[in-house]
Amino acid sequence: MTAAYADRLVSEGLAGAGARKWHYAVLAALAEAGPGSQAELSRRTGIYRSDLVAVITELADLGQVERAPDDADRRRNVVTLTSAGRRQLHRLDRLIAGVQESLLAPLSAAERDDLASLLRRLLEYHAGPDHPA
Amino acid sequence: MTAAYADRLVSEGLAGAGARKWHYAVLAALAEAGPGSQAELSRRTGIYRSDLVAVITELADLGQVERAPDDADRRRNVVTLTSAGRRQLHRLDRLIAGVQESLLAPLSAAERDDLASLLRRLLEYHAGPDHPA
DNA sequence: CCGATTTCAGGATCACTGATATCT
DNA sequence: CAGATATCAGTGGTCCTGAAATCG
Repeated sequence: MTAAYADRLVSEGLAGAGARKWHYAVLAALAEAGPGSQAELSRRTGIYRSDLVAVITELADLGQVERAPDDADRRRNVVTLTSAGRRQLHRLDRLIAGVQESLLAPLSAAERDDLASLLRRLLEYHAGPDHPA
Repeated sequence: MTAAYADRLVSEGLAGAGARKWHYAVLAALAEAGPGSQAELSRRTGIYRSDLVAVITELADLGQVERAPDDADRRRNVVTLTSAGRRQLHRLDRLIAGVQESLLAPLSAAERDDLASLLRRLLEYHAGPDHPA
């Protein structure tokens, strides 16, 4: 229930900036790990390849990313962050930080660290190679 | 991301028992707080009144709840848990407990308590009367 | 031939809006 | 009349499957 509430807060915030969760995820993944193919972005972000197509198309229409064929492997498209995409990402980063602050308001700094640490451990445990399901 | 993973585990588990999240939520709410109108169930579970109609219809078709008009307030339907519903709830409870165990596997008992406590505090803070949004 | 990539066409669940008819 | 309730219709985002076409 807490997660659902957090998700709603984030979605509302992003909607105010004309974006959605996946838009933010893609922009952030590109900024963190550099340009990549769509299959790679799918793995980084958890977005299904099927849905990623539409997301990239939307971001490209907004001028926030560029999609170009990869000369080295002609099956691939290389998706690159544009300067407009970088600006949008900075906007969304500030926005998300505000949402996070209001979500975590009742917790102290130490408690926030504890929470993040616990959640991170769960994620790493289940993302590990020994845990297919 | 942790929440999304947990959600998927739960959904897969419930699907194996022929149920969905909302089915479980409604059965659990009825068991905890007794029979109620659909509007009341909507408030308890967070399900939209619109969607609740279909969920109740499905549970009624499965014989797990009964929907009867309320004589005291003829706008309302009173939804009641049947014995079949109670049995199904017990099945799902055990199933969810198993899922929870595998999700929280890397955490000690004390850490699980910490996590639950932190999440509960966030929820209570935001569910409070001073927090409309 | 096998495997990876992109794309499209869909299904199922979920989140939410709006309208309507009924009743208090 | 205002307000609550149950219902229906419909939109859109998310999660996921399957299949086609292209390329390594």
